[in-house]
Amino acid sequence: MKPKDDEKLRAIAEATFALVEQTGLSGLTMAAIAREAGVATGTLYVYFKSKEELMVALYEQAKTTTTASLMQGDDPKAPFRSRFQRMWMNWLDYRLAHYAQVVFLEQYYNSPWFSEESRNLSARLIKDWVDLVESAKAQQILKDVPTVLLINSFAGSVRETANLLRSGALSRTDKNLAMAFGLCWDGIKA
Amino acid sequence: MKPKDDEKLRAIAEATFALVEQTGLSGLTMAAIAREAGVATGTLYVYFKSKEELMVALYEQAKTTTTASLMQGDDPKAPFRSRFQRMWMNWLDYRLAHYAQVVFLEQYYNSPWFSEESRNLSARLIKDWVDLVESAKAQQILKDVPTVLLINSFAGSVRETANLLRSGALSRTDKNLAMAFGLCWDGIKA
Amino acid sequence: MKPKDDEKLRAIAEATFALVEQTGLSGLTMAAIAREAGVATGTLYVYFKSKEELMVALYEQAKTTTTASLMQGDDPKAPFRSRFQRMWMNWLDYRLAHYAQVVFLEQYYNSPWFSEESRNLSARLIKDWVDLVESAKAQQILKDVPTVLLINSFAGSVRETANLLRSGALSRTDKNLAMAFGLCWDGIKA
Amino acid sequence: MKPKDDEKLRAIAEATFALVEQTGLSGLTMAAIAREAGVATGTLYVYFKSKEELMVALYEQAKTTTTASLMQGDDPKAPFRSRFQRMWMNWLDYRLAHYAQVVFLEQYYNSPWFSEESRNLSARLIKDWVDLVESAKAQQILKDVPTVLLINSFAGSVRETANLLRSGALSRTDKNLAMAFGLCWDGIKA
DNA sequence: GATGAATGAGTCTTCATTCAT
DNA sequence: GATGAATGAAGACTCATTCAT
Repeated sequence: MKPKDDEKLRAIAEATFALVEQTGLSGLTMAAIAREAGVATGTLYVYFKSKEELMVALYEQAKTTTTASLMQGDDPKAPFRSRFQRMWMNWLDYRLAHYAQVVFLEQYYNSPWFSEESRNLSARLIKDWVDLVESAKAQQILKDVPTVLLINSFAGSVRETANLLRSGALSRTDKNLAMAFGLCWDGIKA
Repeated sequence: MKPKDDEKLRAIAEATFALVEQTGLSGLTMAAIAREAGVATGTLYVYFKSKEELMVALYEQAKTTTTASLMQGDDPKAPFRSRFQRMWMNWLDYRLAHYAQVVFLEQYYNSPWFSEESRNLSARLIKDWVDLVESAKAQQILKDVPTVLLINSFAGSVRETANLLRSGALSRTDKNLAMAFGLCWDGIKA
Repeated sequence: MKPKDDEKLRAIAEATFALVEQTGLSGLTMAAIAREAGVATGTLYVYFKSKEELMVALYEQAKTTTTASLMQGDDPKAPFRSRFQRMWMNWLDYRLAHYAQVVFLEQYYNSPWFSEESRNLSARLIKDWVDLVESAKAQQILKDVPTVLLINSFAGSVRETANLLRSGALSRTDKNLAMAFGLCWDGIKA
Repeated sequence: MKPKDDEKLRAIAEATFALVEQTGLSGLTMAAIAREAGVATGTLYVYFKSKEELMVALYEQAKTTTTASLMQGDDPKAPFRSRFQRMWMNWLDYRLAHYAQVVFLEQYYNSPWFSEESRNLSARLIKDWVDLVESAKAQQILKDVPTVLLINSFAGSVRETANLLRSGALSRTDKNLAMAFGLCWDGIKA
């Protein structure tokens, strides 16, 4: 008996992300995914019951790993500014290294596959992050404004910076990164 | 494009934006656009040679009007902070009032239709805005960092705030809006 | 504007019946129907929303015309035996002339498409026929046994005779037909 | 066919008959047969080289046992009417007890798998039965009409009666059965 | 110009069959 | 022999586009 092949699963995921990066969800076909992953179309259906299930599963995977990257290596004893900068960098790096996943996620939000369930997952995943921001707010490190404002400001900053670096409009130098984080931090710090 | 009937043209554009808001570019079909616009499929081809041409035309329209909204009512003699706040509000309001167009634009960036040409249009349209930001920078009103950083920070702030208001995570009060702009301004001001 | 084409509808129906006669419902594909009918596959979906709807519509058509043939030309004033023989002949002729429809119907009864609704149609259509049989029974022309028994005996006789004629096991002579009807009539007459 | 495991072979046959009873040959898939039989798809190919071979083998099995049931317990010394009634009952009981096989057979006749070979088998199997009918005819017990007419009349009667009992349109009482056979016998007896 | 039926290439999905384990 | 993952051709259905009216 031949067991399901983890390697194949990874190939399918990677193929999908790569294709979405190239032309978005619009043109994404099962045939193209299979070709890119080096398997037969039928094989996709061994691993996923339908295109929808494939999309949802990849969303969950991408969302989970992306979010997980955020707090990686966080040192609770370090000063807040350093911690936030570290996370800002974490996220930036992850976005750049896994740009395909990022594009996938952003396209997914306005797609026929996005559902309430998808929204819930998102909320669950950033729980720790929210707690941290609120604790910083309580200690008057961050401005006393609604938490969502702080979080989205932070996320937006990473997003925009990543886009600039990717498009080449901004070169990746320590100075530029520091500046970019500075804009963010000066905005949210108390 | 033969502007035989302006009303029909508008109906087509509106129908397309509305549909994209609902389920993204993925499921968008000419048949659905025609139905939503109240015309026959064949009629679409009277106004646009192909789906691609329709998409590109709508992109240009949405991009142009969206950008135009930014500097509306700008008073060159007012203090910079007020001017920027005014523009920030302009843009926010436009995003909320024409959310469908916004979704269309964001989906368009990673679609099979996005091209170099599209990118150029974008650059051309924000020329005035870039000039204004650079002039503010020269007068040491804004930080001395690459212009793109300032612009994207500003744009990102509007974007994230609009999303929060739309999702209901943040209620639209003067105070909240002031706070949101505050995060942005504190980040970019010198 | 091009209106839906009745001729095309007929071609689709005929093509379907012809194919089912050849190889049964098993191998029946939309592509084959389209090819046989001389239209594009897509055209089938202009006339029928799905394969299921096509099947159901053809069932209703075949069932209706088949049943209608039974009492055609019936003369209520003629003696019962003549009337029944006439109908027996009617039905036999119809079965032979429209054999493809007959095969379709018989296959349809044990297919994924047969439903309660289908069963109801059947009952509705033979109402007059049931009445006639019961009236003959009341006048002691036919045996005093459950009506369904008389009806099925009659139907079975037509069915089996038609099969014999078609297969060539029995040649179509007046004498043979008279004999065949005789077996039926001797069985059901009082 | 390698009769490695008789139990498995029976499970496959039974599974197939059961599935065909439910939705006919149309939806019948090897995967479904395997699932219903409790084996892996690959296993089916250990016992049958292809789907076609499976179908043909099951046809032969069903046809053989069905026909065999007819003359079971026939007493050549009993009066003809009793003998025929006994066989009529035999067949009726078999049809009801093995309805799935009956459906299979009837669907098979108009399927892509029915062949000349299949037809020959049929003829060979009912040889004895034909002889009996002809001997009865010679002794002027049955009408002097073509044998096929007598045989089909008999078979049709069983068929129709079984359908009525199965559908519940006729309840299974001794009286009803006697009536049903009566219709048949009165038709064919000399 | 406006319509919507017609087209057939292309989409998702299934399925008989094979093959590595 | 038994398994079920893997295959890719084929099936139902869709859709951008054309064309007769």
